[in-house]
Amino acid sequence: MSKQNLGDTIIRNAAELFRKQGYKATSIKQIANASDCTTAALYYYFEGGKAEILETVMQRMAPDQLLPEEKRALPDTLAEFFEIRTNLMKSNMPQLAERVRWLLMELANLSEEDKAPFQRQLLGIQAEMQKSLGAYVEDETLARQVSWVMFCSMFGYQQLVVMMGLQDESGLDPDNYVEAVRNVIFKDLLHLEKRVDHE
Amino acid sequence: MSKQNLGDTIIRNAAELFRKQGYKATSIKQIANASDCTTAALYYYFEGGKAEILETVMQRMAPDQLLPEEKRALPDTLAEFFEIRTNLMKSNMPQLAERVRWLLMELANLSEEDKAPFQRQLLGIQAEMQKSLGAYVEDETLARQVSWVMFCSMFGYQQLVVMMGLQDESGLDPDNYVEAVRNVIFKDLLHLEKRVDHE
DNA sequence: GTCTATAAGCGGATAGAC
DNA sequence: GTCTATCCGCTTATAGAC
Repeated sequence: MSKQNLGDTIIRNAAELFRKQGYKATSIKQIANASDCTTAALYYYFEGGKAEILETVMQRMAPDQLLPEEKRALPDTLAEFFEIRTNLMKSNMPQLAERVRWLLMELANLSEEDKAPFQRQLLGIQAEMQKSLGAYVEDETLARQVSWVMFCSMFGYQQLVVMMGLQDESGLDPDNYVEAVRNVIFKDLLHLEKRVDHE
Repeated sequence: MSKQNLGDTIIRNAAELFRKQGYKATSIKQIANASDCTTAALYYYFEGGKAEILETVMQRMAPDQLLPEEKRALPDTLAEFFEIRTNLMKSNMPQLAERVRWLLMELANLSEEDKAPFQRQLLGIQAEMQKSLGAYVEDETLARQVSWVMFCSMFGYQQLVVMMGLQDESGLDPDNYVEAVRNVIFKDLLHLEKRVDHE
């Protein structure tokens, strides 16, 4: 938590600047100023310059640790499951939305190869959701469809409403939206209990 | 359709470059090259330079004419309505997703005042959808919730799946996704017919 | 209207002092 | 390890010729 070494400080500051302004719009001078050093010092820690700084930041911005292990347990009813997962989302909301927005922005400039790990992580989130839903929902196709619509819908809410600033005008705060999702997507499923049939 | 005046050509080319690379990453030299003129010529048409070019492009990128007037008619059943609207979305898909992504990118750098017209347009799209749904769905709250979840979900699909390149890996093409939305969000509503009670 | 030429400055990057 | 000094290239922007 303390100052740590300069290399770490550089990455933390770069991450914030990249997130706020984008990679291209951030100069190494800005990163140096924020880190209380000169641009030359950046090159001591990151020979590859700005590009290597981005690479390092990318690794820390990865969306893989989005869901803490202890939160992946499956409660007895889908209603509880829905509660836990949406609360997790709500509590991470502004920061999560910002990170996701940044990823969406910068991914466009990456090669297919560099994109791949991020894509795999995103697909992993959906897969985990689908698998969890499968513990309650018998119909596999339905579990898949619900998980995707849920995933896209939450992603859309974050970017469209939160990041584009529609929240105030629409009065659609996270609680309202989760309520809408519960009512529209999950209404017929919430009574379902955990299945123990196979496995 | 023809060459028109240079000012128009500049804006069209700038719009394409901004959309592909972002505002900051596009130089006026690139715009000039694409428009077969020099940077000095840009300043003849846009004294304000790059910033004024952006302003002009912004006006043309506005999402207000997204839904042609003739498509706003309400068919007899919600099933038909769903069909027409989702087909419209599918047929516009790659271009629409790109424009929306650009808007999301650049909006972050705008002042609250400059953002306002875009926000109003987006809210208008949702409002129109809610109003249309209201012609079939009696419960006003439900119409509102469905329209928002639908809007966010479609937005999310565009950006998450289409723009972030998850389509191939997930096998979730637009047809699949619309099918999922139909099954998950609209399943209990599709039998509804147009109400003529009030009005 | 559109060009050439050029000013002024910022960006990324490096060499060498300490 | 970190700084000063500096290089080069590119960008925005303008003045003045045609």
